[in-house]
Amino acid sequence: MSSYDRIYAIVRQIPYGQVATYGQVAELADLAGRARLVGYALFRVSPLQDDVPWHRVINAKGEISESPFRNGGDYLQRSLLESEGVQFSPTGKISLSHYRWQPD
DNA sequence: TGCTTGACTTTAC
DNA sequence: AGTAAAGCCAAGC
Repeated sequence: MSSYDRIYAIVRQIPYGQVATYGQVAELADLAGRARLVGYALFRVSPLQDDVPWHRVINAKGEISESPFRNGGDYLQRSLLESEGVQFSPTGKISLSHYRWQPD
């Protein structure tokens, strides 16, 4: 049981049509302050964990952080979110105050 | 074994 | 408002 497994568990709990920031996921996964690990963990393992909705995890700015080395799917993440009904601002930002996942 | 890099966050100017 | 620096942990070389 590594810390990463907790991250996947949290991400898997993000409901449809909602998003969460790296920092939030980190905190829920008992990894407060280690937001970087969340992003890194997803980058390393998400392709292997097809049951993890990694596209619902974004940065604190409400923007999508994509890596130039991602599988060519540059705007894939955005497309997936739009498919779930998430509205993007003209600048490509998401209204966190409205779509942010707020667990009880 | 040790340094560099990276899907980040927060505070400060 | 945009930019800068520090804190964090793991993987790659």
